[in-house]
Amino acid sequence: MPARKASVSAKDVAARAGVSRAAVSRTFTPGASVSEETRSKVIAAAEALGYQVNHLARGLISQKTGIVAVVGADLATPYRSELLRAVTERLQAVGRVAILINTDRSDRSVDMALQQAIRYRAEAAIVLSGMPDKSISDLCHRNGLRLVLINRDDAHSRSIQIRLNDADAARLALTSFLRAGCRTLALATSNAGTPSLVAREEGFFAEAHRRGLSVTCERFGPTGYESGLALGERLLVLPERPDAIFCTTDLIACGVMDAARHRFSLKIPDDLSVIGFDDIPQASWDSYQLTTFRQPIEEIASSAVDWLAEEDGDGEARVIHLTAPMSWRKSVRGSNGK
Amino acid sequence: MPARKASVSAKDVAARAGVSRAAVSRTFTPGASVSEETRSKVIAAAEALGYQVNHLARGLISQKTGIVAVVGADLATPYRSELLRAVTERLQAVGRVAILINTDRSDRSVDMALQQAIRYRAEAAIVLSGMPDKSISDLCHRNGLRLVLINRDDAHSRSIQIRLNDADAARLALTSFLRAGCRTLALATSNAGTPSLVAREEGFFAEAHRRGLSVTCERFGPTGYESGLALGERLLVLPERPDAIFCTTDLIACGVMDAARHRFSLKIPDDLSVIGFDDIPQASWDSYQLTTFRQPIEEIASSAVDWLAEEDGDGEARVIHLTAPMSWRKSVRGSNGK
DNA sequence: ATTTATTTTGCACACGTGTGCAATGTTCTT
DNA sequence: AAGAACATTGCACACGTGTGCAAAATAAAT
Repeated sequence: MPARKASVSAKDVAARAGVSRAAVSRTFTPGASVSEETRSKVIAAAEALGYQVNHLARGLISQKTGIVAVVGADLATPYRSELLRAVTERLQAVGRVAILINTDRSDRSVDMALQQAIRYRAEAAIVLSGMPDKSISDLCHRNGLRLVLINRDDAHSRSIQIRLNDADAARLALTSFLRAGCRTLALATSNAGTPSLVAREEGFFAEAHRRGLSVTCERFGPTGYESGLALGERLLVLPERPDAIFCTTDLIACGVMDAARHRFSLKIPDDLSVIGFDDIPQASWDSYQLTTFRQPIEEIASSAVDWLAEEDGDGEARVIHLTAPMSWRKSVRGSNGK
Repeated sequence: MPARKASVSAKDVAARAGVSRAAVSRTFTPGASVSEETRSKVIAAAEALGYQVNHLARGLISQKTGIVAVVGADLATPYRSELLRAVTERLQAVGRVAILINTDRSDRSVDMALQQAIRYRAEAAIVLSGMPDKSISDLCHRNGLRLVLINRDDAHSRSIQIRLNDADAARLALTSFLRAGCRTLALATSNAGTPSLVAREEGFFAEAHRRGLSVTCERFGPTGYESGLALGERLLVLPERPDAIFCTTDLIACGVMDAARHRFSLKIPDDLSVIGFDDIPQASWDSYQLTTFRQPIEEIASSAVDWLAEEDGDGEARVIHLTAPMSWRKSVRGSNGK
């Protein structure tokens, strides 16, 4: 028994169709020269045999693998999973395929992920979280792997970054609180130290400082609902109980709201105003109706994918700025859905 | 200028280390015979050049690509995204890499996804939703692509399926309602017609029929929170208002609960008991405290990945049954967290 | 009916890797 | 010290594909 072949190749199709293997290759290569007759013979044979072009071999020879790596942590989180969906959908739309690499929060694991991307000769890597080390960034450059950094600090060569106006949004959050008549401001965030979280935090503080206001700030745990609960319990027990809390993330905001309602019997927005960030699906649920800033998910995805689809090589470092518009709901006093 | 090479190859490393290319290959192939001396020379050269083994070429020659395709729709949904995370994490742990293929709900798009998986010579495809056509299933078989079907109807050759005891769980939901003293039972589901949803529905009806009880059933829209809202509004307006609603999904349950509370001013569980399915993160949030059935996500993932990692070829059709244990919280009358 | 222009086709090479085979170098046994 | 057992190394082939090049076939022009 002649060692069952794993899959059917162009040679098999060529043999069955009675043509050369090159003819098969040309049939499946857009823009190649094949007569209508042989093409149909080839297609018939391919159909009968169940032939599918081997993209690995194709990528090997043409240097275009069609593979794009998507790298990130906490991919099961509402915002992240939406972003992941948007990115992969768009990648598929331009004929690419996404390989998904989970990381934990450490930068080291991002480095490992990028090395994996290089091994599969990905054309680009879209980094959703974590910051690759400079040496790894160079490694990517040397191996022709282009980088798309979303909400990261600073970029290196042959990569773009996509940034949000986090600080501006935070400023707007503060002024919205003031306009609603809030007096005792607080800020709740995780201690993940992500660039976007830090930017929001700093923006809020900067605006407060500019107006000579003080803000009590509480930091706790990872970025998630449970941390929000804990943050709420810490903030709402203070002698000067805040009447406005800016949460750097919607998940945290949901936790804070639940703590306020179910553990302090406070009414939102009457007793407490809350503003979040991301506009995750839960923010619009009846139980929350959270005023927040909408992540421009589709714009982020299309910016990333368009760049790596069009720019065919000599793309120099670039920064794309996007804005997160405010989404008014009912968690801020006075403004009933604006 | 000599057409800048895209990436560094084993030949480059060999030249720099002063050894043959085969030595380089052996250095990076576990279990191959290389002297400690040449190994260190090779590693040094590889380090200096930033060499990474080309897994595409390796896969081409060894027929082991290390690629596994994950195929599914609604991947941004809480349950699905958790499952996706668990699966990809485990795949990485056994040295595989996941390519992610988004589909819409149509079976046709699943077929397209599987063809894509074949083109990249994936070793296996894990199908989270949708049912591949028989002809495509054969195509996969012929091309050596093994199939893992999660919560699907029936399997073909060289594939396993992973199933849940959906019907049993639904039965248990009904008896739990009765034990809590509920009298007017209802069922809320989407009209997606997914096998798991149908199984839960049928299980609930079967048990009701066995006991001579009647159940009012409402079906609406896609599987999601908004549908839950609509379903709640339809059910709670009935002359014989239900005092117990089994929702085939937690997202639907959240919608139903919000409709009950905010649009009918009902108290849960005093006026209405609710049971869901999936145990998504939101189910344990303070605002919901939803009694539900926990998807054995880690078990599903490990079953799938272990199978395709160990079984090295002649795996015959197999079915794995897993159970979704009940997770008692506070959305059912009487049983305060059990 | 030639000549010329154009399209189609097959051959052969290249991509980057793993590995059998034979040759060479090294260690062990008696 | 000599032979045997063994580890190491390089050569060369294979994997499945795209494509330049020249030959062949076809169409167009005169």
